[in-house]
Amino acid sequence: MTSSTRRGPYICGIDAAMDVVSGKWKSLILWELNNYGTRRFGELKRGLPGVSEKMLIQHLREMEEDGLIHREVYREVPPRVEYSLTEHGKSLNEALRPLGAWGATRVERLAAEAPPATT
Amino acid sequence: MTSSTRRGPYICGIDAAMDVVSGKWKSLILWELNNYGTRRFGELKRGLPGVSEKMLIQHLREMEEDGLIHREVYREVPPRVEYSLTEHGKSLNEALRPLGAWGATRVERLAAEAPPATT
DNA sequence: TTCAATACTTACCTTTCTGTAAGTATTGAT
DNA sequence: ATCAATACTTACAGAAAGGTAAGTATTGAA
Repeated sequence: MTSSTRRGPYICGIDAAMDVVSGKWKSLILWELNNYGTRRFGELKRGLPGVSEKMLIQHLREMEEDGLIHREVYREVPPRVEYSLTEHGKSLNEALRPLGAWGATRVERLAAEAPPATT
Repeated sequence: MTSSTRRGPYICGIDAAMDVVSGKWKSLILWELNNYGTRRFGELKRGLPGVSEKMLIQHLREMEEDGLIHREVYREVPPRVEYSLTEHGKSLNEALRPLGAWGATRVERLAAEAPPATT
Protein backbone atom coordinates (compact mmCIF):
# COMPACT_ATOMS: atom_id res chain seq x y z
CA MET A 1 0.00 0.00 0.00
CA THR A 2 2.00 2.89 -1.26
CA SER A 3 -0.49 5.67 -0.70
CA SER A 4 -4.16 5.56 0.24
CA THR A 5 -7.24 3.58 -0.75
CA ARG A 6 -7.63 4.42 -4.40
CA ARG A 7 -7.76 3.27 -8.04
CA GLY A 8 -10.81 1.18 -7.17
CA PRO A 9 -13.07 -0.13 -9.90
CA TYR A 10 -14.62 3.00 -11.36
CA ILE A 11 -18.22 3.23 -12.42
CA CYS A 12 -17.68 6.06 -14.89
CA GLY A 13 -15.11 8.47 -16.27
CA ILE A 14 -15.93 11.27 -13.85
CA ASP A 15 -15.51 8.84 -11.00
CA ALA A 16 -12.04 7.93 -12.26
CA ALA A 17 -11.04 11.55 -12.79
CA MET A 18 -12.33 12.69 -9.43
CA ASP A 19 -10.37 9.96 -7.70
CA VAL A 20 -7.19 11.48 -9.08
CA VAL A 21 -8.10 15.09 -8.36
CA SER A 22 -9.76 14.81 -4.97
CA GLY A 23 -7.49 16.01 -2.22
CA LYS A 24 -7.52 19.42 -0.68
CA TRP A 25 -4.54 20.81 -2.60
CA LYS A 26 -4.28 18.71 -5.75
CA SER A 27 -5.96 21.01 -8.21
CA LEU A 28 -3.84 23.87 -6.87
CA ILE A 29 -0.66 21.85 -7.31
CA LEU A 30 -1.75 21.15 -10.87
CA TRP A 31 -2.37 24.84 -11.41
CA GLU A 32 0.94 25.88 -9.86
CA LEU A 33 2.95 23.42 -11.94
CA ASN A 34 1.07 24.44 -15.03
CA ASN A 35 1.96 28.08 -14.44
CA TYR A 36 5.61 27.67 -13.53
CA GLY A 37 6.51 24.59 -15.55
CA THR A 38 8.80 23.33 -12.84
CA ARG A 39 8.75 23.88 -9.08
CA ARG A 40 10.84 22.80 -6.12
CA PHE A 41 9.26 21.38 -2.98
CA GLY A 42 9.89 24.55 -1.02
CA GLU A 43 8.55 26.74 -3.81
CA LEU A 44 5.33 24.75 -3.96
CA LYS A 45 5.00 25.01 -0.20
CA ARG A 46 5.35 28.77 -0.32
CA GLY A 47 2.99 28.95 -3.30
CA LEU A 48 0.23 27.12 -1.44
CA PRO A 49 -0.30 29.13 1.74
CA GLY A 50 -1.62 26.93 4.51
CA VAL A 51 -0.51 23.57 3.18
CA SER A 52 1.37 21.35 5.60
CA GLU A 53 4.53 19.56 4.53
CA LYS A 54 2.88 16.25 5.24
CA MET A 55 -0.08 16.86 2.95
CA LEU A 56 2.05 18.41 0.26
CA ILE A 57 4.40 15.46 0.00
CA GLN A 58 1.51 13.01 0.31
CA HIS A 59 -0.37 14.63 -2.55
CA LEU A 60 2.78 14.87 -4.66
CA ARG A 61 3.47 11.17 -4.15
CA GLU A 62 -0.04 10.17 -5.10
CA MET A 63 0.01 12.38 -8.17
CA GLU A 64 3.33 10.89 -9.18
CA GLU A 65 1.89 7.41 -8.77
CA ASP A 66 -1.08 8.44 -10.88
CA GLY A 67 1.28 9.57 -13.61
CA LEU A 68 0.34 13.24 -13.37
CA ILE A 69 3.66 14.68 -12.29
CA HIS A 70 7.35 13.96 -12.68
CA ARG A 71 9.83 14.11 -9.82
CA GLU A 72 13.45 14.90 -10.58
CA VAL A 73 16.06 14.63 -7.86
CA TYR A 74 19.35 16.53 -8.07
CA ARG A 75 21.99 15.03 -5.78
CA GLU A 76 23.43 18.25 -4.46
CA VAL A 77 23.99 19.64 -1.02
CA PRO A 78 21.55 20.82 0.11
CA PRO A 79 19.35 18.49 -1.96
CA ARG A 80 17.16 19.82 -4.75
CA VAL A 81 13.96 18.20 -6.05
CA GLU A 82 11.96 19.53 -8.95
CA TYR A 83 8.39 18.68 -9.83
CA SER A 84 6.74 19.15 -13.21
CA LEU A 85 3.64 18.01 -15.09
CA THR A 86 3.68 14.95 -17.30
CA GLU A 87 1.63 14.83 -20.50
CA HIS A 88 -1.17 13.19 -18.52
CA GLY A 89 -1.00 15.99 -15.99
CA LYS A 90 -1.17 18.62 -18.71
CA SER A 91 -4.15 16.98 -20.37
CA LEU A 92 -5.92 16.72 -17.02
CA ASN A 93 -5.38 20.41 -16.54
CA GLU A 94 -6.95 21.04 -19.91
CA ALA A 95 -9.89 18.82 -19.03
CA LEU A 96 -10.39 20.83 -15.84
CA ARG A 97 -10.55 24.15 -17.66
CA PRO A 98 -14.32 24.17 -18.35
CA LEU A 99 -14.99 23.17 -14.76
CA GLY A 100 -12.81 26.04 -13.58
CA ALA A 101 -14.71 28.42 -15.82
CA TRP A 102 -18.02 27.15 -14.45
CA GLY A 103 -16.73 27.67 -10.92
CA ALA A 104 -15.62 31.19 -11.74
CA THR A 105 -19.10 32.16 -12.89
CA ARG A 106 -20.48 30.58 -9.76
CA VAL A 107 -18.19 32.75 -7.66
CA GLU A 108 -19.41 35.80 -9.54
CA ARG A 109 -23.02 34.79 -9.03
CA LEU A 110 -22.50 34.24 -5.30
CA ALA A 111 -20.81 37.63 -5.01
CA ALA A 112 -23.71 39.29 -6.81
CA GLU A 113 -26.30 37.57 -4.59
CA ALA A 114 -24.56 38.31 -1.30
CA PRO A 115 -22.59 41.54 -1.63
CA PRO A 116 -20.08 42.23 1.15
CA ALA A 117 -20.97 44.66 3.92
CA THR A 118 -19.83 48.23 3.12
CA THR A 119 -18.38 48.90 6.56
CA MET B 1 -26.50 25.85 9.19
CA THR B 2 -28.57 23.92 6.79
CA SER B 3 -26.02 21.46 5.47
CA SER B 4 -22.27 21.17 5.97
CA THR B 5 -19.24 23.43 6.03
CA ARG B 6 -19.19 24.88 2.55
CA ARG B 7 -19.36 27.92 0.24
CA GLY B 8 -16.20 29.23 1.89
CA PRO B 9 -14.16 31.93 0.23
CA TYR B 10 -12.80 30.25 -2.88
CA ILE B 11 -9.30 30.76 -4.15
CA CYS B 12 -10.12 29.85 -7.75
CA GLY B 13 -12.84 28.57 -10.05
CA ILE B 14 -11.90 24.92 -9.73
CA ASP B 15 -12.02 25.27 -5.99
CA ALA B 16 -15.56 26.66 -6.21
CA ALA B 17 -16.69 23.97 -8.64
CA MET B 18 -15.15 21.14 -6.64
CA ASP B 19 -16.91 22.33 -3.51
CA VAL B 20 -20.21 21.79 -5.27
CA VAL B 21 -19.31 18.44 -6.82
CA SER B 22 -17.37 16.78 -4.03
CA GLY B 23 -19.44 14.17 -2.31
CA LYS B 24 -19.34 10.48 -3.00
CA TRP B 25 -22.50 10.36 -5.12
CA LYS B 26 -22.99 13.87 -6.46
CA SER B 27 -21.58 13.45 -9.93
CA LEU B 28 -23.62 10.28 -10.30
CA ILE B 29 -26.79 12.08 -9.24
CA LEU B 30 -26.00 14.72 -11.83
CA TRP B 31 -25.51 12.04 -14.44
CA GLU B 32 -28.68 10.18 -13.49
CA LEU B 33 -30.81 13.31 -13.62
CA ASN B 34 -29.22 14.32 -16.90
CA ASN B 35 -30.13 10.95 -18.42
CA TYR B 36 -33.68 10.65 -17.13
CA GLY B 37 -34.69 14.31 -16.95
CA THR B 38 -36.71 13.70 -13.82
CA ARG B 39 -36.35 11.10 -11.08
CA ARG B 40 -38.15 10.22 -7.86
CA PHE B 41 -36.28 9.63 -4.62
CA GLY B 42 -36.78 5.90 -4.80
CA GLU B 43 -35.74 5.75 -8.43
CA LEU B 44 -32.50 7.58 -7.67
CA LYS B 45 -31.86 5.23 -4.79
CA ARG B 46 -32.28 2.20 -7.03
CA GLY B 47 -30.19 3.85 -9.74
CA LEU B 48 -27.25 4.38 -7.39
CA PRO B 49 -26.48 0.91 -6.01
CA GLY B 50 -24.91 1.17 -2.59
CA VAL B 51 -26.05 4.65 -1.65
CA SER B 52 -27.65 5.02 1.76
CA GLU B 53 -30.87 6.98 2.16
CA LYS B 54 -29.09 9.35 4.52
CA MET B 55 -26.36 10.25 2.05
CA LEU B 56 -28.76 10.45 -0.88
CA ILE B 57 -31.06 12.95 0.81
CA GLN B 58 -28.10 14.87 2.23
CA HIS B 59 -26.51 15.24 -1.18
CA LEU B 60 -29.84 16.14 -2.78
CA ARG B 61 -30.41 18.87 -0.21
CA GLU B 62 -26.97 20.35 -0.69
CA MET B 63 -27.32 20.28 -4.46
CA GLU B 64 -30.71 21.98 -4.15
CA GLU B 65 -29.15 24.66 -1.94
CA ASP B 66 -26.40 25.09 -4.48
CA GLY B 67 -29.01 25.67 -7.17
CA LEU B 68 -28.12 22.55 -9.15
CA ILE B 69 -31.37 20.63 -8.83
CA HIS B 70 -35.07 21.33 -8.43
CA ARG B 71 -37.29 19.48 -5.98
CA GLU B 72 -40.98 19.15 -6.75
CA VAL B 73 -43.36 17.70 -4.16
CA TYR B 74 -46.68 16.15 -5.15
CA ARG B 75 -49.09 15.96 -2.21
CA GLU B 76 -50.45 12.51 -2.88
CA VAL B 77 -50.73 9.36 -0.85
CA PRO B 78 -48.22 7.85 -0.83
CA PRO B 79 -46.17 11.04 -1.33
CA ARG B 80 -44.26 11.65 -4.53
CA VAL B 81 -41.18 13.84 -4.92
CA GLU B 82 -39.45 14.49 -8.22
CA TYR B 83 -35.95 15.80 -8.73
CA SER B 84 -34.61 17.42 -11.89
CA LEU B 85 -31.66 19.53 -13.01
CA THR B 86 -31.84 23.32 -13.06
CA GLU B 87 -30.06 25.29 -15.76
CA HIS B 88 -27.06 25.60 -13.44
CA GLY B 89 -27.07 21.85 -12.97
CA LYS B 90 -27.20 21.26 -16.70
CA SER B 91 -24.32 23.66 -17.36
CA LEU B 92 -22.27 22.00 -14.63
CA ASN B 93 -22.86 18.67 -16.31
CA GLU B 94 -21.57 20.14 -19.56
CA ALA B 95 -18.52 21.54 -17.79
CA LEU B 96 -17.81 18.08 -16.39
CA ARG B 97 -17.90 16.41 -19.78
CA PRO B 98 -14.18 16.87 -20.66
CA LEU B 99 -13.21 15.65 -17.21
CA GLY B 100 -15.36 12.58 -17.70
CA ALA B 101 -13.73 11.94 -21.06
CA TRP B 102 -10.27 12.30 -19.48
CA GLY B 103 -11.29 9.81 -16.79
CA ALA B 104 -12.56 7.37 -19.38
CA THR B 105 -9.21 7.32 -21.17
CA ARG B 106 -7.53 6.85 -17.80
CA VAL B 107 -9.72 3.82 -17.15
CA GLU B 108 -8.75 2.41 -20.53
CA ARG B 109 -5.09 3.04 -19.84
CA LEU B 110 -5.28 1.33 -16.43
CA ALA B 111 -7.04 -1.63 -17.99
CA ALA B 112 -4.34 -1.89 -20.65
CA GLU B 113 -1.55 -1.70 -18.07
CA ALA B 114 -3.03 -4.24 -15.66
CA PRO B 115 -5.09 -6.73 -17.64
CA PRO B 116 -7.39 -9.00 -15.60
CA ALA B 117 -6.25 -12.54 -14.82
CA THR B 118 -7.40 -15.01 -17.45
CA THR B 119 -8.57 -17.66 -14.97
C1' DT C 1 -57.63 -0.29 13.96
C1' DT C 2 -54.01 -1.91 11.25
C1' DC C 3 -51.42 -2.00 7.04
C1' DA C 4 -49.10 -0.40 3.01
C1' DA C 5 -46.27 2.78 0.40
C1' DT C 6 -43.07 6.62 -0.09
C1' DA C 7 -39.97 9.94 1.54
C1' DC C 8 -37.45 11.19 4.72
C1' DT C 9 -35.10 11.76 9.89
C1' DT C 10 -32.24 10.68 13.73
C1' DA C 11 -28.78 8.69 16.84
C1' DC C 12 -24.71 6.46 16.87
C1' DC C 13 -20.58 4.57 15.00
C1' DT C 14 -16.59 3.74 11.69
C1' DT C 15 -13.54 5.25 8.26
C1' DT C 16 -11.02 8.59 5.86
C1' DC C 17 -8.83 12.96 5.52
C1' DT C 18 -6.09 16.64 7.21
C1' DG C 19 -3.21 19.10 10.64
C1' DT C 20 0.67 19.70 14.30
C1' DA C 21 4.96 19.26 15.75
C1' DA C 22 9.06 17.09 16.22
C1' DG C 23 12.57 14.16 14.11
C1' DT C 24 15.74 12.11 10.16
C1' DA C 25 19.10 12.27 6.30
C1' DT C 26 22.93 14.35 3.60
C1' DT C 27 27.34 16.69 3.32
C1' DG C 28 30.13 20.92 2.58
C1' DA C 29 31.73 24.78 5.28
C1' DT C 30 33.54 26.48 9.66
C1' DA D 1 32.40 18.32 16.04
C1' DT D 2 28.80 21.41 14.80
C1' DC D 3 25.93 23.94 11.81
C1' DA D 4 23.18 25.10 7.85
C1' DA D 5 19.97 24.11 4.21
C1' DT D 6 16.56 21.29 1.88
C1' DA D 7 13.43 17.61 1.55
C1' DC D 8 11.17 14.73 3.61
C1' DT D 9 9.18 11.25 7.68
C1' DT D 10 6.60 9.88 11.66
C1' DA D 11 3.46 9.63 15.67
C1' DC D 12 -0.44 11.40 17.33
C1' DA D 13 -4.80 13.87 17.29
C1' DG D 14 -8.85 16.12 15.58
C1' DA D 15 -12.27 16.93 12.03
C1' DA D 16 -15.05 15.62 8.33
C1' DA D 17 -17.31 12.26 5.53
C1' DG D 18 -19.92 8.28 5.14
C1' DG D 19 -22.60 4.05 6.82
C1' DT D 20 -26.30 1.37 9.70
C1' DA D 21 -30.44 0.68 11.45
C1' DA D 22 -34.46 2.06 13.46
C1' DG D 23 -38.06 5.54 13.67
C1' DT D 24 -41.50 9.37 11.84
C1' DA D 25 -45.25 11.25 8.91
C1' DT D 26 -49.31 10.86 5.82
C1' DT D 27 -53.71 8.81 4.57
C1' DG D 28 -56.54 5.68 1.77
C1' DA D 29 -57.84 0.82 1.76
C1' DA D 30 -59.09 -3.45 4.12
